[in-house]
Amino acid sequence: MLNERKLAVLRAVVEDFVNTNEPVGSRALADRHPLGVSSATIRNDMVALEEDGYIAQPHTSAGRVPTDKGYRLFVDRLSSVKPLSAAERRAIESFLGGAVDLDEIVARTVRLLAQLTRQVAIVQYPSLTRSSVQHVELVPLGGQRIMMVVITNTGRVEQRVIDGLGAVSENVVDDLRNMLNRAIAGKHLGEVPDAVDDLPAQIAPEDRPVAVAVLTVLLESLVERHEEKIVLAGTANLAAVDFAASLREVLEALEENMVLIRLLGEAKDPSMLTVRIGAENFHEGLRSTSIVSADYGVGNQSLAKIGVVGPTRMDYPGTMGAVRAVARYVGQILAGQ
Amino acid sequence: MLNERKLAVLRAVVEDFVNTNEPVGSRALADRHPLGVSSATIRNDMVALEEDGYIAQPHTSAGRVPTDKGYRLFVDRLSSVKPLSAAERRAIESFLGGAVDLDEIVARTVRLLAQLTRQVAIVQYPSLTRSSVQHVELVPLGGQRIMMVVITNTGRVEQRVIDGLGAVSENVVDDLRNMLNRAIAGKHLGEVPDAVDDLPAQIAPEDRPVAVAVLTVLLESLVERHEEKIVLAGTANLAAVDFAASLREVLEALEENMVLIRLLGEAKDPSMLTVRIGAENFHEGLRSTSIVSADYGVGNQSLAKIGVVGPTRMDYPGTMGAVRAVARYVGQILAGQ
DNA sequence: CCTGGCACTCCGTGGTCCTCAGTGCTAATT
DNA sequence: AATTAGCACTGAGGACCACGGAGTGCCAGG
Repeated sequence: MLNERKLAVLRAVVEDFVNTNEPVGSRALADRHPLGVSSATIRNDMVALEEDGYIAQPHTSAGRVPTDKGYRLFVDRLSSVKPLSAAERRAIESFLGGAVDLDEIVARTVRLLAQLTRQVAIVQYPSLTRSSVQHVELVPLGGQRIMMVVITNTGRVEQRVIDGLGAVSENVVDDLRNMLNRAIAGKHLGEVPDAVDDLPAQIAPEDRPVAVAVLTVLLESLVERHEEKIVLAGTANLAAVDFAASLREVLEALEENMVLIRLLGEAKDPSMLTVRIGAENFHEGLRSTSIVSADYGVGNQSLAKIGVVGPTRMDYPGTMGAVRAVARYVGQILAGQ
Repeated sequence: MLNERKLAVLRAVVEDFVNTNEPVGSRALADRHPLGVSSATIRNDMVALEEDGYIAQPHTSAGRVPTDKGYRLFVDRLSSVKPLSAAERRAIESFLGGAVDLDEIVARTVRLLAQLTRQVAIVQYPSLTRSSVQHVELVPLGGQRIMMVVITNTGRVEQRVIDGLGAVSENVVDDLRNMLNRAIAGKHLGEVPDAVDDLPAQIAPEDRPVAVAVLTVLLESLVERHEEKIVLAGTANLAAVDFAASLREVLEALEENMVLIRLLGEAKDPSMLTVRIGAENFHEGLRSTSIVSADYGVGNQSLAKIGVVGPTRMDYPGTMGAVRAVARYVGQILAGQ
């Protein structure tokens, strides 16, 4: 059905349309691509491509535009990820290298990705669930309050204030701290609930309420919200594009963190690039956008996702190259931290 | 020069233009406002207002539009801050109340403010410089690295990894931790450099390199970057507005954190509402926006700023009311934390 | 199976006309 | 002196129309 030449025509249509943002006609195609056939032949091929749903006409006497299905085929079979230039690689390295803590790594990553792709970049904070406890710190504050700080091996810090305990002595806090660290330091977060299960029993009855309060907050802080923190950059790049859906809808969708997290999370094949095109995104406001995402992590352990949101009419090879490269570099930086 | 009635006309022009987004004519004004004079009289007043630069005509046969100078007069003399409704106050309280840590307080505040004003909200993290050290924690990581966590009384946590020390024994870390906390706990951050000045002298010579490395990182983490963290929300609200400058320029300006921080910082009168209108903002891309900002803090100690960015054509009384109210509530929440 | 040729379609552009909101000015009124 | 009614004038924007051009579908011939 789709012979080589028809595929070449589709590829040419996608590439030209991405460049010019105007429906591309058979004549222009014959001129600008070495297809070796006349415009009439291309027209015939286009009819076939249109019947199969890969391209469409905005109106009768206009050129053709790729459909979501057309982009899908292009991404799957007609293009390859475009590696970054040496200059770009150097830029990444020097830009990410200067970061001093996790917040800054994430902030720099997201800006970098937005600049490289000239689109909207999304970076999710490293997941808590797959990291392990490095250290738990309990700090008696003035009054009857305790501050708890949990430090994970991915550099992430969770903090909580525990209140309404009645008076708490320093000694009790010290004991509790030591006991906690013995019990859970080095453990995966998933193992923490089991690991602390029998701790209250080991504590003098009069101090048990405090211990229980601390443990409750500890478990809460680990279970809740683990992956809901993400950062955006490059929204200004959206203004240059004209969307089928209104710009407002797109911006609104981007502000709903839960939506983005779900979208990033739905990678088919972890540790690979994922591309979701147009209507493949379940969210209304993102019907006319595509999302390119990838996992990043340390070693072969995936910690979270990064991604790029742009118009379906985007430079897929280039965007995919940038996302993949940045994902790798972030992993390296995190490993070195 | 400007009698009562002319001021009333100016107020009416501003209010109508904010509502309708269309140049307002003398006829419409006479109909919809009880000014008690005919449209011809209003026309005469408008000529005077235009000569003085408070209003302008987009083109000859159109109605009038307020200029920046007109809005300025409106804000300074013709309007008063509009308090929030009881329902809105309740909404604020319940919405901010549920936050568990500083990150979440800030995140919720900024979303709240964006929703209340239907514009872009900005919240700056509480400044480090004016807070004091609650506790310093040193955690030996595997290998030769130490993690340092500084907790301030405003709930902010700074963390750094210190590397390349050679082997470090647990004991040394313990001693260092105790010494540090004795020296600086409770001190204002500004006092920290002095307070740690003579610490290395008190340490056994063989451990001195480690101590110096830790102190260096500590001072760095407090001095650098103190106030550069801010959060945005509500950019989707910009899509509804049509700016003189392109939307893209505005979005770009909003992504430059340093610009925003400078703008927020330029309040004339701390602990008061500040309004900067149109060209009063030095930044190119924000020429057609206004910024309403306020300080927030605990007690009468200002910690940072919040603000709202919208078109010059904004509802100043309402926006000012929302900003003021939210600033107060955040202060309360922080105090209670 | 490809190609040149041709009739057809429809978008976008630019010109003209017309309406209408709003103005500035003048003369009359209070 | 201030206000008002009346009126001629202005310019933006919408409706209408004509037309050029890019692009198509189709057919007949190579």
